[in-house]
Amino acid sequence: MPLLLLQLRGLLSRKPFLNPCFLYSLGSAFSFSYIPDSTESHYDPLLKSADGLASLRQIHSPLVVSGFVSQSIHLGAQLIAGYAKYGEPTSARSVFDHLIGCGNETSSFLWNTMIRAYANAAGCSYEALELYSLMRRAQVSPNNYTFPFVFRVCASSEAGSLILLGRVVHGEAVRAGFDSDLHVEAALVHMYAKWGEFGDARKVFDEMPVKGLVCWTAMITAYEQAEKPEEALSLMVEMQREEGLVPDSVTVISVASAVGQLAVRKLAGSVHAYAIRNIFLQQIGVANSILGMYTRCGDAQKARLVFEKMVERNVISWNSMLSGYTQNGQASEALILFDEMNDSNVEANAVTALIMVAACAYLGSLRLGRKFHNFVIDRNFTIDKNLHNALMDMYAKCGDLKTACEMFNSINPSMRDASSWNVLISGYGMHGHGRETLNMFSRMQAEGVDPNHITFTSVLSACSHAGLVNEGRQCFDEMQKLSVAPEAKHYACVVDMLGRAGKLQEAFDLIKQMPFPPNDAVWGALLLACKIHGNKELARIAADKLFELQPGHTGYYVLMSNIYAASERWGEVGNLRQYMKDKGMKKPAAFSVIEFGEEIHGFHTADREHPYWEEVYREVEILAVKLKMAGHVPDLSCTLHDMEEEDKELALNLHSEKLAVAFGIMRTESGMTIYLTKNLRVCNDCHSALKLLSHIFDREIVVRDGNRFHHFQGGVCSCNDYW
DNA sequence: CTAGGGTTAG
Repeated sequence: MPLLLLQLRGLLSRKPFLNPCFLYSLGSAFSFSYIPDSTESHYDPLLKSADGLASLRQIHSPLVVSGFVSQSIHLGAQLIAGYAKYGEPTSARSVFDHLIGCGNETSSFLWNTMIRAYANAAGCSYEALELYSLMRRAQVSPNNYTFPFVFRVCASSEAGSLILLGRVVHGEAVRAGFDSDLHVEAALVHMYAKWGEFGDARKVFDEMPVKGLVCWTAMITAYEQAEKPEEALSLMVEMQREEGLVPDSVTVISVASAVGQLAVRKLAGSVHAYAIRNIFLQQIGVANSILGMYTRCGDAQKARLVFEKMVERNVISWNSMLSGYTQNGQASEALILFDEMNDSNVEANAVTALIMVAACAYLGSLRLGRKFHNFVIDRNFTIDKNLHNALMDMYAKCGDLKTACEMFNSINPSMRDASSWNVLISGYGMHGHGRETLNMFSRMQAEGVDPNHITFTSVLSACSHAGLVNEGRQCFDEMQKLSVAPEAKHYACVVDMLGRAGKLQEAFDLIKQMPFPPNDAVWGALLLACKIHGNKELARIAADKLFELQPGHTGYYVLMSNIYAASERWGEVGNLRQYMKDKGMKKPAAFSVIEFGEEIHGFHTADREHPYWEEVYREVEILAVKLKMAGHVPDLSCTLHDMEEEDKELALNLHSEKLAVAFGIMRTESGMTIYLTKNLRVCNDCHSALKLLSHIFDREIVVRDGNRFHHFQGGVCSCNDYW
């Protein structure tokens, strides 16, 4: 027994934390010489502890030199698996070929190992399948180990549809008598389900006399992946009725995902409880999926609770939480959390950047958006198509259409797909540039890019903002010609467009003709139009539907009560307000954000928390006087009705956008453009006040409200009072 | 001595 190996083994047994590979390389470095031992057991621990390609190669070479690799298929198999693990399938194959050439060609075990190596390595599906057919040609019988590998390759999506081949191999498995093996069957279920062949998957599944947990989970996951969450969950219930079958952590992950798709909070709670009871939540994967389930159920608070309790967090945990906040309208929470992430031991990646860029787009903060753009550049993240589009979208949504266009132009024309066009098309639309939108829309088609459902939503909404009714109608017809099926959101845009233009009856007729039940967006558009044009009869119809569809949505109640107020139906107004009070509904708080230089300031309605609120209130008074002198008549209908006239005027002056603009006028140099973002739509009074202010102070004021952009300049607004 | 089910960020 060579001395070095003795030492190695001794060290290994006593100090398992010392990596024998390290010692081994030490040995080669100091040119210790030894005669290779002829038992496998000396190499076995070395191979087992190899922790990288380099150490694997170091062990491999003496094995070759000694000719030992030819003698042991066991060690050879370890080398094959090792090389495959470190992304070297070619090296794995040469070991395999060598062993086969040394008289091991009939060993199923070796063939299996090599097929598995290919199946595990990325992009080697073809090689795996080729090897399987070579195996058969060499008259080596595939066994219960072979088939699962092959089916897994057939299930992988990288190599086109391999389902046909999978069926053939399925037949071979049946003929070889391995079709009732638990592992083979699970792999079959998985393969068929991956390709959407639920009939075949179910057939294999249903015909299994004994189904293990793995098979059930495979089937449940299949439904979940095919976005059939109800089927997934009912299958899980069915499974639990079987003796001794209990969901494990893998099952829980799939079930959590299915519940997330359904977005049912109650179910989310029970999955969470189950995971806690079984101590699955300590596993990062389970915790991440529970977290994601909550954010998809719209419960960012619960998600945060899970996040806080996690023993370990990876970049997916952070990104899920960040995106959860953004998706649930709490983008500012995402910004705060991002700072915490920077202080943590987890590095942000390009996906993090994308989420943060989307958060800035949501907030409408150009300054922060630029900050994240620089972040992307500083970190050298690759800007793929998605990130590029997200950045463009952010610039468009933050009012910087120029940069958005530059980014669009920087894309190689042949690389522009529907989503690149969509960003600009919706960008123009939000700014009320109807003609430019239509222009881009035809350019897109001229360049051979097919518009999709998002394109049409953007174009229709642009037509609505710009009052281009005929063009909008045409576009709606066109989409059906191009066989893009109109969805509720498209109808909502058209109803909005017709309604704003005063064609209420046409809008209502369109709703009645819809091939599926109208949703809240459609009725909401009609209700808004009714408010603009003072039609309380149609409004009542729309409102009744809305109260039924979205009983908790405060905005519709407010809108309806405003409509009643406008026609002085105070009794009805009182009823609605009482109802809202009883149900504990509150009007969503208006909020405006203004940005200049390095500063960002937010104001609520009648804000007294802002550090300079007293100065701002004084400035607002001054502005009110100037406005009156310029002929502004306060539109008292924009306030609650049960106030004294004087209080109404005061209340109007304290609208969040007026506070923000007053602050902007106070704090920025004359002539500087004022940028602000508001979460709700601008009211009539603020709209006309802002127009006048832009004239009085000769300043451009850019406002992004809950619906679109308004550019106030020289006393007029880019929306032509049409919003 | 090899094996079956894995979501979650975009």
